[in-house]
Amino acid sequence: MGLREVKRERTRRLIADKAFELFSDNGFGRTTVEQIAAAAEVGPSTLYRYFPTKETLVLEFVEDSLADAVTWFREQPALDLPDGLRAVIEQVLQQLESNPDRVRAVFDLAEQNSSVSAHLNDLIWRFRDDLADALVQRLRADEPQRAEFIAALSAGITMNVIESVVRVWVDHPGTVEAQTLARQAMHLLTTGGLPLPTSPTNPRSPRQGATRPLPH
Amino acid sequence: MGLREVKRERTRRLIADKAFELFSDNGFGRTTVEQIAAAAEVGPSTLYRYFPTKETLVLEFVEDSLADAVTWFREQPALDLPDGLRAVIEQVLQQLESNPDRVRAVFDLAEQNSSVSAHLNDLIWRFRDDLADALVQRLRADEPQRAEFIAALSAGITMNVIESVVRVWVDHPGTVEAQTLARQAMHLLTTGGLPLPTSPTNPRSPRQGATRPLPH
DNA sequence: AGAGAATTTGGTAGTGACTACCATATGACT
DNA sequence: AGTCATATGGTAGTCACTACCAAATTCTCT
Repeated sequence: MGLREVKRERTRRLIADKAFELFSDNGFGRTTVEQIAAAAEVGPSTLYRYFPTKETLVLEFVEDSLADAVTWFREQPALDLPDGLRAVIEQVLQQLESNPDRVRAVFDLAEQNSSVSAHLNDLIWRFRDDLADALVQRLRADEPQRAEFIAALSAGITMNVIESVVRVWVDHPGTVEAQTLARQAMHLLTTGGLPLPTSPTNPRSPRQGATRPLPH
Repeated sequence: MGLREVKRERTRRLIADKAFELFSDNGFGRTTVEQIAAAAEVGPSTLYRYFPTKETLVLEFVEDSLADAVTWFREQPALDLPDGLRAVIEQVLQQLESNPDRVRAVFDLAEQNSSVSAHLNDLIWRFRDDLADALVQRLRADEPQRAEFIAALSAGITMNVIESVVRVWVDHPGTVEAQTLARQAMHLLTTGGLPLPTSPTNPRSPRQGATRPLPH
């Protein structure tokens, strides 16, 4: 790796760090790109070359965590699907837990600014799309449309577990382990412990009513 | 309802319709707000009073469809949860099917423009949040954190069914019924027909491997 | 080491979304 | 008709982001 790439990585990180600093101090909306560029001692053009939008400054870390897990999943054709999906969840959570301050900062910013929130949610959906794509290639392809449908649902549920776990995890700092929550979620999923929409043509599937106690 | 409100509704609809026209003809990015305002024969200030951002011009219809369903759900405390969630899905799909052209246009625009896509996905998550909030009030509250978690997962799965169904439905126009797809999805969910992430502490739950055929 | 190629950088001049503000016009009510 | 509340249109400005160019920096090859 030449000096060129080293410097590139350095300035990229410098810009992102300064951006987080300013966002935390003054809020996302009250920080201009010029201020960030000035703080990082680069020109605005340079900043835009690294980060195409102001939001990517905030979200790159989360995006990478998600993308890495999908990439890893694609490289594990031997693993069966349920274990693979569990591993994806664990990997993403592990990545996020490795930098809890930044994750919390991201969610704070998303709560304050609707554009950040929008791009964060967009990014999570793209993760779902990527994971679904990886899943399709692992499903029997004799009914492609059905396979796509199943892949979308399975990937969506996986995404949901991650999102719900992370939400609780950032809302209750220190009191819960993300991995523990994830395991609880998977247990609920596989044991029918969740109230799910039921098809009327499927007369007697296990159902919970409003008056039933929460499953243990 | 006085003349004032009639006019308000009329201009609001006029602006949104002209916007869709221009977006379809020239694309989202190549249409300026001033052009839309001019086409609707109002000043830009007026347009911004009705639609705070350019994206809301596109997404209001979908947003309303989702919000209406949640509102309806809140008003049905007698219905048990699985039936209620199914009804929510059916209502949203029915709303969207009532205006297929617009739905398709929305998804086209979302595919072309990343900001539209971001706001669309954001809106879907807000639906999940609202539905989860409604669900929490229907779950036993002696363990609030657990109830919130379960509500988030259930609402998330409901959201997923809707999203996956709509995706297939817009991608294969005319060949599938949205309601049929939804029923298939619910059947898959309640019969364990989907590959789901499994918890390792839950040793023998039904699982599908990569080599297992797709469930029927 | 040094010349030349490739790439990175910073600056300039825009466009267009969006805000704050004010003066005018229009429907509502007595 | 007159007064009040609200809706409208216009002006001026901020800021994210783009296109483009000239200068600086790093890489490559001899």
